[in-house]
Amino acid sequence: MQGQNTTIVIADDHPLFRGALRQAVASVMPQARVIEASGLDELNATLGQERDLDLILLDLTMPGVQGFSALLSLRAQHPELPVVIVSATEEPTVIRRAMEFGASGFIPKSIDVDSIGGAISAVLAGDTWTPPDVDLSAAEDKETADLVRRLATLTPQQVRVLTMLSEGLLNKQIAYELNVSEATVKAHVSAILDKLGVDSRTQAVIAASKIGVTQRPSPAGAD
DNA sequence: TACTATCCTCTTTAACCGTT
DNA sequence: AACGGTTAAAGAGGATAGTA
Repeated sequence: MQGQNTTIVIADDHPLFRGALRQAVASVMPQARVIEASGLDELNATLGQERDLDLILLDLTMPGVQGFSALLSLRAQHPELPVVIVSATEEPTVIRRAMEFGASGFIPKSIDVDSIGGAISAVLAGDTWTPPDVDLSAAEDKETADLVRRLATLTPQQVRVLTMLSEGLLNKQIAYELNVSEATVKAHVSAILDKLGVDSRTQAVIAASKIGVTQRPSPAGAD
C-alpha cells in the first residue's frame, strides 16, 4: 500500500538525529524516499522544489525557527501536508499546543526507534500520534486555548509580519524586509490585531510570546 | 468530461484619522 | 512630521457549482 511512492522530509539540525529518524523511517517503509533538511532555509527550498511530499518531520528548535512559527506557516501554506513535530521536550503543554496548531503527531526524541516508526506509519495512515504515557487531557485555561485557536487562523504573510513585530521592527522596516509598501504592512497588522482580538501591536506581541509562537530573547542561555 | 461562471481568500495599495 | 492604525477597493488565484 504505502512505501514506494512515499516521500518524507526530515527537518532537523542535528545530523545524528536525522540519521536516527531516517533509520526509523526505513524500518517501517524501506521503499520510502527521504529528504533531509538541516534548517528552515533548506526546508523551504525542498518545499519549493518537491511536489508530492507525504510527511514532514519537523524539529521544534532549528536555526531560523522561532517557537511554533514554522509549524504555523507550514500549516498555512501546505494544509494537506501532515507535519509531525520532533522535539527534545516532553512537556504536555508543548505537545498539546503543537497538536492544536495542526500537527499530526508529536515525537519526543527520547523514545526508541521502533516507536518512532510506529508513530510515522500511524500518521501516514491518517491518524494522529502522541506519546502514550503523556497526559494531554489536563485542560489549558480557556483564554490560552482561545488564543491558540485565533493564532491558527493567521495567513502565512501575517505570521511573517507577527514574527517581525515580535522583533520590535517598525512598519516601515517590515515593509522593507518583505518588499511591500508600508500600507500593506499596516493592513496586515490590522488583520492580525483583529484575528487575535487585541488593540495594539504590543498586545499582539505579548500574546504571541505567551503562547510560544515567537520566542522572546531569553536573558540566560536557554537550551 | 470539459468549460464557464461565480465565489472566496489572500495580498496589496491608497486615502484617511488620531496621537505624540 | 512620524508613527500606528482603520477602511475601501482591486487584482490574482483557487475552489466550487452548474451546464453543455
